[in-house]
Amino acid sequence: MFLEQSGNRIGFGEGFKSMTINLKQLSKLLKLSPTTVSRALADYPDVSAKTRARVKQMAIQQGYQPNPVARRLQKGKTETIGIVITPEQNYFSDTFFIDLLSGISNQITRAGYELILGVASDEEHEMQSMRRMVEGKRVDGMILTLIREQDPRVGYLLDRDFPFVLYGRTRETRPYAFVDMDGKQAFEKACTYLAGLGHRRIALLNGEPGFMFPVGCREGYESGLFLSGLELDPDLIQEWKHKDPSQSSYRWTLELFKNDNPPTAILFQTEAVNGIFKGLDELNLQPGKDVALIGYDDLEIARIHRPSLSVLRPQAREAGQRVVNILLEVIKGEDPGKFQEIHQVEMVIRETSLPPS
Amino acid sequence: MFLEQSGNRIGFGEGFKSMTINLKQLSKLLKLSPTTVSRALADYPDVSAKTRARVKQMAIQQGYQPNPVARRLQKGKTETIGIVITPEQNYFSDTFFIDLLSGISNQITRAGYELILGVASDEEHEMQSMRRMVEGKRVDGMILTLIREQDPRVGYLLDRDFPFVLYGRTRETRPYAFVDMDGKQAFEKACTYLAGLGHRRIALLNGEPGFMFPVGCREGYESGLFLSGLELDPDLIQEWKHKDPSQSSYRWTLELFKNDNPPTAILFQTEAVNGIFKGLDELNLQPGKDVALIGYDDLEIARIHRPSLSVLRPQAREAGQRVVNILLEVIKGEDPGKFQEIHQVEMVIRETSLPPS
DNA sequence: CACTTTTCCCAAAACGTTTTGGAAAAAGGA
DNA sequence: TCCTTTTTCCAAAACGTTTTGGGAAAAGTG
Repeated sequence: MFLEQSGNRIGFGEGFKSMTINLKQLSKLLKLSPTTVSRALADYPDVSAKTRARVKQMAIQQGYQPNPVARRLQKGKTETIGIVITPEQNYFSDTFFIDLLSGISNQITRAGYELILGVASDEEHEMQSMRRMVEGKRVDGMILTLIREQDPRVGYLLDRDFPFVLYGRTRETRPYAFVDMDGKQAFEKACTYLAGLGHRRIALLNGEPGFMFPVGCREGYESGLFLSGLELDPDLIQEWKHKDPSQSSYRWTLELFKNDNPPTAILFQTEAVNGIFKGLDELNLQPGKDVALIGYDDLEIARIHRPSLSVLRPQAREAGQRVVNILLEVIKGEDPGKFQEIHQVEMVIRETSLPPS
Repeated sequence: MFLEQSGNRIGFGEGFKSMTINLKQLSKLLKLSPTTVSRALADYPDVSAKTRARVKQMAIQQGYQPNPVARRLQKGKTETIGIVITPEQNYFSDTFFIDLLSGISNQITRAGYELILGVASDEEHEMQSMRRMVEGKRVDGMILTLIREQDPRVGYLLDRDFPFVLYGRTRETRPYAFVDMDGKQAFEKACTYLAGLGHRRIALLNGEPGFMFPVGCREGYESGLFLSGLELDPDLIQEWKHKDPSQSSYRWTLELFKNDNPPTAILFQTEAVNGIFKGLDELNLQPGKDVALIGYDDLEIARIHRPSLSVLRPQAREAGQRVVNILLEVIKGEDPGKFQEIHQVEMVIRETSLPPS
């Protein structure tokens, strides 16, 4: 019995295919035309309730599912949206990004769409991967993340009126759709909070220049200082590199406390926290006690560290869902300029945000 | 001028589509039949060198790219392969997984295929996402990662003869294709290395039970002890949880050194290193100096920590590429049983693997 | 009953490729 | 020159849907 089966093995790619049922076969079973069956399943009003029920039941019983490829061809849509990630930039290892991706993926599935993923090693391959998707007619729309101040991808997509949504913002005068976190408001809030506790020397370790997000963070930081009547000291501001956040933050932390008037608090992206912890440890400074810390992003390390890290927590999952919903609207033909959302960021106070000692 | 453009905006989804050229249009331009153009581009021998050249030139000039959806329908293939990830299990934040994904993605692109991604929150949704891909005829093959000892996904796919490749292994008697890292050999190597340095008490912090990978690690550990003439002490072995590797490893580390005869070395998965560092720090033990450490996976933390962490380094990128190449063969109809690869794991000696003090 | 409207269904076309099965033209062989 | 072979091309079918444009039967309407 099993021996006979093994004869099939050779061409089992075809073997599997035969397990599946067709619209034509299903309509034959029902003694109806393919048209009617298709329309019944799509809940068209011009098929009687009785046959509709009969069709649906048979479809379930036979496990019929319309072939998505055929549907896509007929509909002229790929029912697919694309995203390209760049692991080199270390962005990807953030749990926040996984949350974003999770929200994106679930919402896409709910819409019956597919998410195709490109992995690019650098800016050039990132563009290349996107062009393959767009010009190769492989997607109906693109999701962009990790946006730069001058981002060639945005111009490229705008030039050819191709649907897309940014997670983030860029410097571009033409209208486009985006969902962004309010980094400015977040850092302003953190800064005024610390100032309210009595901190007078607050340092900022910002993200890599060239990207858009750190711009808002800095604005919020400066605005927070101003609102609290504190002066800006350039010595207290530094940027780290995507490639190696911990290393650069470590060195900067050591540098920072050579200052005659060292800070009593640091704002930063949680991604860079390991370097800061290491630096403080080497200086015999206790996080939270000797130096207050607030990070942006609620990574695992923030929760498990003792003392646990106060953070600014963006709702990445929700943002991912919004990005998809907006993109689907834009694909439908809605004006992208209508969709520009800036989401509030919550502040979670834990153990590293005490008053100065 | 811009106002006029805004009139187009409404239906710009269609607007984009018209920018692209068709096989029929291209053949009209060339005064040839679609058949000939198609065959010329596919390098069939029954079209003259001259017209082939002419066709190809025109195709490039006009930026013609065959519509993948139409091709897929005709060919009866989706030219797509699927993967489902489960961020909850924390697996995803490993840079090693990004490397794997990077190798997978690049090789898939090279083959002209697409990678579609599902994100599932738990085991149930993982299965659901896979079934959607398989039964919905959305993919030609599946890639499975994070394999459990008893893995329902494998049985499911085997039952319906659907092409798939595992990154990892499972307990299953029927033949199937996989690429796995030789965790046994790796841990054996690390263990004998430490024993060779003079360590007599070597602890193992293993991955979560239920998954397949820790099984090999433990085998290698035991084998390494045996080869070095050391005895197995159950008190020196523990497992951590995927959900919270750092927390569980932290507690275990504290526990470990309450032992009358505490270990002088620890083997573990690098993912869990933060907890170990924290535990050792609390016990005033210096990593590398008081306790030798070797982790599995070369994460960023391993390189930047001072002292830097000795690790076992799997070549995830290469493995990803192999997984794809094998899957493509299996999709073609090759016998999956032919493709069972176990890759060697390299040991990188850094600063945390000194002789006992 | 005759006419109009509504309900319910379907044949054919279309989406953009690739493959099948020739057929015409050119080249080769006697 | 006539027949055979090779070269070069193409019309039509096929992939599995959805949409278009009716058409027949049933139900209202007077």
